Amino acid sequence: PSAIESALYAWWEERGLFSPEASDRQAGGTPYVIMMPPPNVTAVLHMGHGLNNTVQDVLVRFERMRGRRALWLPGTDHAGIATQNVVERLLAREGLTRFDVGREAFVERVRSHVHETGAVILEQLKAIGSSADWSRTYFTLDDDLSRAVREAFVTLYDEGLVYRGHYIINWCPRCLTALSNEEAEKEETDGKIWHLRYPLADGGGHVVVATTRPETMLGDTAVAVHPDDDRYRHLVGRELRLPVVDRLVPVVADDAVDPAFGTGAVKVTPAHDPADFDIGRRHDLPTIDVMTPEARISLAAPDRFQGLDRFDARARVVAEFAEAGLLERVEPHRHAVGHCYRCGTVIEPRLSDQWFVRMAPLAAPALEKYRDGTLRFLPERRGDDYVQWLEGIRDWCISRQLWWGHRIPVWYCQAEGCARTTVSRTEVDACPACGGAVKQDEDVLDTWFSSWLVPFSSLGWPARTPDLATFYPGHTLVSAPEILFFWVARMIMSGLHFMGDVPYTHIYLHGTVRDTQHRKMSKSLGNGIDPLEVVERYGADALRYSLVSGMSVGTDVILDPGDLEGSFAAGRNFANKLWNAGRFILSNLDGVPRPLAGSPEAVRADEYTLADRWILARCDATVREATEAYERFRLNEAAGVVYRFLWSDLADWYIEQIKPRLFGDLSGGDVARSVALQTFDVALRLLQPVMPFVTEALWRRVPGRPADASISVAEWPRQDARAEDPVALAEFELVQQVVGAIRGIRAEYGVQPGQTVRAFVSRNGHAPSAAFERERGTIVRMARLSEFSLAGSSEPVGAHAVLPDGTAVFVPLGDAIDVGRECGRLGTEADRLGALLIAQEKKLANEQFVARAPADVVAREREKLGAWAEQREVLVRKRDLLGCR
RNA sequence: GGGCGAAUAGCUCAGUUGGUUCAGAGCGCCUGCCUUACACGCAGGAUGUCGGGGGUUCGAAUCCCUCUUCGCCCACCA
Repeated sequence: PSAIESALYAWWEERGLFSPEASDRQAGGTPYVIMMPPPNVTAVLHMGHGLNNTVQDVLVRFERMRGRRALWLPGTDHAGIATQNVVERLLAREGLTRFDVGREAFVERVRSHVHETGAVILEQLKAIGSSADWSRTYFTLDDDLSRAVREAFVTLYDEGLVYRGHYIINWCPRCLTALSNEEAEKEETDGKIWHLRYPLADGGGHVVVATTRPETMLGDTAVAVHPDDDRYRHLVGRELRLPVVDRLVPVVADDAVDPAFGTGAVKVTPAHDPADFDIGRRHDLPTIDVMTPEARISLAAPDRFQGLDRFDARARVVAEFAEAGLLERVEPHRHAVGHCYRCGTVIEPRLSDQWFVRMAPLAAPALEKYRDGTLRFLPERRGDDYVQWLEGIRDWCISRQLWWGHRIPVWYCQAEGCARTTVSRTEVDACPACGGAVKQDEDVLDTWFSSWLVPFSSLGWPARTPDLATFYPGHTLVSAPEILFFWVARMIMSGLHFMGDVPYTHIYLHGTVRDTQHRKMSKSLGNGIDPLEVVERYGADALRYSLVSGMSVGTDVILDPGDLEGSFAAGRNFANKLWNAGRFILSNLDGVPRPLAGSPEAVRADEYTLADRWILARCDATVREATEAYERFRLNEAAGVVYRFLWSDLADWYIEQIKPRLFGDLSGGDVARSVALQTFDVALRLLQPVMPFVTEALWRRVPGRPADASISVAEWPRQDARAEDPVALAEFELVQQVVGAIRGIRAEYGVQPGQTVRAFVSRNGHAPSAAFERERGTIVRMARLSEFSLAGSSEPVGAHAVLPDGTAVFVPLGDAIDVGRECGRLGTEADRLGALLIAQEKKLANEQFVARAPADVVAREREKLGAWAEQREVLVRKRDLLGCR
């Protein structure tokens, strides 16, 4: 593979085969568009990319051959937090932070880093054969896409759907930025719940509150109870003296409190908990922010706590409660804790000013498009996730306290007394109200705020470009399920809002690549497989085939990092088989073969042997089955269907069948060449989407092919109703069965491969099938016979077999036969059939069955009974002949 | 806590609306073969309570219930 793959890829690119125009054979028919999930600029290819892009490539190559204008649009994502973290780590090696180098210099630094590494992953995608239209590659921070981001932001602002608010958001104390709800990954964690006593200010007892984060009590400004809770009704309105901080806080009554949980009394920390924040607002409570952005204790807390890390502060608060005798008890408590999706740090809910998108109005039409059947999920059950998320959607926090990204297009007037905020598509130099100096918002937008626009921003929006008119909306979105909410669902919302239509109708969510212990492959676990190493060793085709054949719609792909060869043997072996079958057929061609139709010298129907008719019929069935499988996204099935045709039918039987015709003095060699080449050509084309390299290399070697022809844009094989030939299928199957039976006997009795045997077939009351005579040569050759007779035999000593249609097969083995053993073998077989017969008779005697089962099923069952009876009869007679007792 | 999915050969998985000899494929394993396309191959072979239990049906790997185990998504009960 390494000798041909990169050269072929270069040739495809050179020829511009991946542009939609190259495949347009339908003169302006509906284009087929897939948006590639843009990899992060700093990413290097892993198996997840391999799977994702293989699936997309298979689909786009399939549609390309079908003659649709096929566009697979690639790009890269600036990946705000991820990329900034990478460069910050590089700076850290020099002992610097981003604050040391300053915003402008830092952004420049990121930009040049990205410039160096940005294209690496795209080059790697080429190595696995990805046929994206690289001439259209975008980057989310390009000028065009930045314009789209501003357009979207300002439009939503004008519509009242973007607003600035003072709320509790998810804060990552390591990345020092706000995160959206989706970016805070909930993880079940074994923690503790502390029961703390808060004494009443006027003495006379205490209230016990339960908390999982004791350190936040430093910022408590109330204790809340349910208004109907009799245990606490008398305390509402009274004051408690907060231990440790020695502050008076009121007891308030609020419906949000669940009397059944914990003690029924909740400490209220409006600055550090979203629920508490709401309670605080309802009761006009002060907010005391006791933490710095780094999640250390702030100056708002007592001196001895200031500067302590939150978890150290937790221990100290608990210790002080214990010392004062106010720690009632500690219990283990399992609960979900948010973690930063980029660095894994525990999220701290934090009160701050952020920008939000109001999501409910955007979610409604997106839900409608699912309910009315416009959107189709594969697997279907993923639609449930989509609905559940949209129904419970909360506003999207889109501002990030980062430097790498699209700066928020909002300017604040700095002039005394002028509080004007300007939201603008273009740069603002002076306050439009007072002419005073302005300052742009320091924050950047969530990376996903640019990603959710790419189905149209990558095509030129907001400009009305020809590309936008042609390629929006697209058709399929192929994605990992992890980014269903981050990206896929949001694109649907933005598409509906800004373009008035969904960006795609089919959402294919593939599985995850895992190791044999079902752990997700990851760098940190060290259980990854490098796709490029696989390409280098076994070829991109082997990688692709192995991935595709090992998955069905939406299921995970399990690979063994400890057994690279085993994991990819299926693909490697098949690519090799294909190559060798191709070499055989092509090297035996003897010029351009006769056509099968459409010309005076075309092969006539009466020139076909049974085997020819059989392989043509099998080929036709394969076209039908493979096409249907691709259409239904059942890629493993499509690959499997062609695999079996090529290997089991074409290579194992047909190629073996035609050898005498090609080499010997048997006639019909020209027909065999034509049929072999034709069916092989069809198989190559059916396989091109999955194995583009080896199929291209072979296809181009066919004599008479124009020098610039490529299988990538060759016509998809058409099903030909005339090739349907159930008779040939059934008859050749008998040939296969008789060969199989004789081979079985040979193996059973240890007949040496070089030694020929004689074989006789006969049938009770009927003549043996004419197929045996038609393919006599095939049977003689493939079963290695010295004699093949349709007249039966009177010789008693030999091995017997019986075919499903009742044909008896007899192989006299002379002295080699062990009569006792053969009797045993026949007896076992007869007994097996006998048992089947009894069960079958019982079944047919069952009036319920005969009455209720469909007539065709009953008829079929009756036929089976007859066939088995005949088979058994033959065996019993053979036993008699052998003198078995 | 709410929702969803999976369990089939030693491993990874097919089995498409219940009905052909339906219990399968690939890898691995066993036996014999370097048969002039391919040993990454050829021929033959072994291996299963279709997770357990119950039910529906003339008939269940397939539909229903339940249990067990595993996985995924969602969740401001402190």
